[in-house]
Amino acid sequence: MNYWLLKNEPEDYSVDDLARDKKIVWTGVRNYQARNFLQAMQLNDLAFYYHTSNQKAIVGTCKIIKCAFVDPTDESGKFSSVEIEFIQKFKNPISLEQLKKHDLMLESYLLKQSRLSVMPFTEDQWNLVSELSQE
DNA sequence: GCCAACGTTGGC
DNA sequence: GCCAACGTTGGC
Repeated sequence: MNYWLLKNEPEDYSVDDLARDKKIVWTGVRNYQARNFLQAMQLNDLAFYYHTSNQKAIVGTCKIIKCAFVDPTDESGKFSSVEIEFIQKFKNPISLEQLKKHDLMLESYLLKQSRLSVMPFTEDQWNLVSELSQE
């Protein structure tokens, strides 16, 4: 079991859109580091859903229901997609500001490499955020 | 709107 | 293969 975080702009496709659609093919990643992470995802891995832009918060969870395949929107065939399924939307999103208060998160890709749109989470980081979401 | 941090591209 | 110039992303 691996843990991940997927970023998107809520104006583009929000966690509410995912809750409505239930499933979506995650397309449009055009960064090799992010692609490599997509390719490392395994069936039933869990991922947080993060909103950039105005909100900047972890807003819910989803899971990987189809492993990496060629991104159907990529004509070059170099990049990958996975398919994800909605699990839950947090009642209380965990803001970036809130995450920064935790040393564990200061070491995360989310804070260290803010431009990355697909990134792994350690189990400790996953558990911390999960706990915060229940407060 | 600005800027830091990366990525990418193209000239050499 | 290096690096300058440019483009993109995301936080502030």
